[in-house]
Amino acid sequence: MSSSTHKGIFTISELAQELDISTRTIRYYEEIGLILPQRSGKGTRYYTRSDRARLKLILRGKRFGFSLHEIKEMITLFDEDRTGRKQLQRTIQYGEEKIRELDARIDELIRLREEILEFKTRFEEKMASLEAVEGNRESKE
Amino acid sequence: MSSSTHKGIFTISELAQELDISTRTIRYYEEIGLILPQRSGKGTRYYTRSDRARLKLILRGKRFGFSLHEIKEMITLFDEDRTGRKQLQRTIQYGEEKIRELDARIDELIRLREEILEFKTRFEEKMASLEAVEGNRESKE
DNA sequence: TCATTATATAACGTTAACGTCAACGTAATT
DNA sequence: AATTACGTTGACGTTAACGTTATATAATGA
Repeated sequence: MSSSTHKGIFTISELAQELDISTRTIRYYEEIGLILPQRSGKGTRYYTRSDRARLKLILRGKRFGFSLHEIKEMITLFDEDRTGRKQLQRTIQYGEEKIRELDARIDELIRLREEILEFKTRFEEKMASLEAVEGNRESKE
Repeated sequence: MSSSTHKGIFTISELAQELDISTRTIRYYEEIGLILPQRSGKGTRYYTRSDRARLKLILRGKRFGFSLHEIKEMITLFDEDRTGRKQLQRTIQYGEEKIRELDARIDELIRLREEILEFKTRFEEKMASLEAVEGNRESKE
């Protein structure tokens, strides 16, 4: 078993296992600047629970078809030290825009669900009619 | 302008424009068996509104991060002439499974929305506090 | 009918997002 | 000291999902 200094820091493989991704993936995310873990004296990466939360957010974004580039844009936006009110306001506007996009997506997803449900219903009807013709009895009620 | 025999059949470029994708993309979807448009005597593809609906469904799936392979599985499942009750039942079960998956996704999407909203809220607070000390930009945290 | 587009096939190119493998360092265990 | 287990950095390989020519043919307006 591996290191269990469970105080809120994780090794790369611990995170990989927990999040069900490869270590390569995690390193890749670092390559493209999505995460910046601390390093121990001689290079070993260590991740905080904050890093882990960030990774979860990334994976969540991916599950909805956002590219890593888009994801980066979104999260670094909230990261950076945005001094100046103009910048801050733009950031907030961007956030609002993203929320609106998400609302639209939720609606769309619900419609997709309904469509699939309809597909299924039609199919069930088809099967029912088949059953009627068949006159066969194989009840499973 | 192109052919406008608007009776419910479309050329490939008409569809491409309407759906905002390239003709290459449409042909590619045919390559991998996602659509099978009719052909005119010597090869030209023609698409019905049913084909168009199918394309829309594909694009919708993509927007949610499904791969074309997954999308194919889903829609061809409801396409094929599934004779035999066993097959039909499996199809319906698959449909139910997909619906459950979609429900989970909807939940997740809503959570994502909430997270972003929180980000934004925290930011707004930050800005408000900045505004309080207006002019001075020194205190961090 | 002719010129201009539009479409077809074929084949190679591209990019994102990793997988995989090599070569090495380090830390703990045997 | 050797083995085992994990970590590191390259660097090249792979796959999905198209983009981009090139060349040939078909459809359409003047």
